[in-house]
Amino acid sequence: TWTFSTLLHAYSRGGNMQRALEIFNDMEAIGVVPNVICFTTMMSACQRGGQWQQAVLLFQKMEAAGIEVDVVAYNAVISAYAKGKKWEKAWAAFTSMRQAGIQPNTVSYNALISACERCGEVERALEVFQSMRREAPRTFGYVDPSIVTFNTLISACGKAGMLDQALSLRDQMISWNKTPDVFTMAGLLKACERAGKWEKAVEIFEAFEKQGMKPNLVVYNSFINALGTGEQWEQAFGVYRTMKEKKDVRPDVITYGSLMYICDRSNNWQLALDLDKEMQAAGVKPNSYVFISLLNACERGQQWVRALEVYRAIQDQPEAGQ
RNA sequence: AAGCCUAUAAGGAU
Repeated sequence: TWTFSTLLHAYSRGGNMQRALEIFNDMEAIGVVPNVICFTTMMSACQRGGQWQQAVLLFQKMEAAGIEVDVVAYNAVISAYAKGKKWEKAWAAFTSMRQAGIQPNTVSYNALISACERCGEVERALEVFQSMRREAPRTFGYVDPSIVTFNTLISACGKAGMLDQALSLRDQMISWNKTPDVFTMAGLLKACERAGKWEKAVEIFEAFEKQGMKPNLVVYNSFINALGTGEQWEQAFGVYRTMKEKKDVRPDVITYGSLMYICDRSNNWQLALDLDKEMQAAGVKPNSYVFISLLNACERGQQWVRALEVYRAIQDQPEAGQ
């Protein structure tokens, strides 16, 4: 059983859900009975493969098989519902965990907060956080908010454009001795973007760097988006240039998608075509986000011939036609 | 600890 769960975990981490499923099925054929750990590992593999419903089915199968379901397994099913944006289901799973006499831990709360976050239910997420804080003193650290708790809440506020609330959570986080990280950064930048405060994004980004923290790819991309939404076209491209100079970050297809969208909105088809060349030179494969903004930029600039050329290039790039 | 939790882009449809 130990051998199988280790194998499953390896394939799960490698993103090979198919292979993990085969192994899981082989177990039963060989007569090895999967335990809770094998089941939760398999659930995790399904989630990585975007198959959250499969993960839920596995959980139900496990219960039906009379296997003792533990906290980690419950956490995995809450997380599966979070991935599927089913916060009510996640909530129900959290409740039934208690009814089964299992004490939720920090990860259980985080998974539930994440479900609310994905559904845009900020108030609900904050409510869950309140109960977490109420329960924390009685549980000897078992449900203490973690850095993930704060980051998830900040992200929820960010999506809703609740900048002040997001900043207040960052301060609370620091008072709990959690150091803001790149996830925190991305959430705060999103909050600035949604609140229409690009200046604040600049301020936060600079303060972050001044404290010796290294922005990663997602942080740079979020920063570009905050500037783009604020119509700070030049600055956004300035960030892109900075990225190219860094050794540890490389613009990706999301970076180019965001920048291409900026070209479109700023009515700059020439820049869009230049950017397209740069992207090719950088070896980044365009996707439909990039192509659509590029086509829109050509359309806006009434560059019909160029648009047709781009269109032909798409035909040669079949995997981008999602 | 063999398993669980967090962040980034466009148009269309819903």
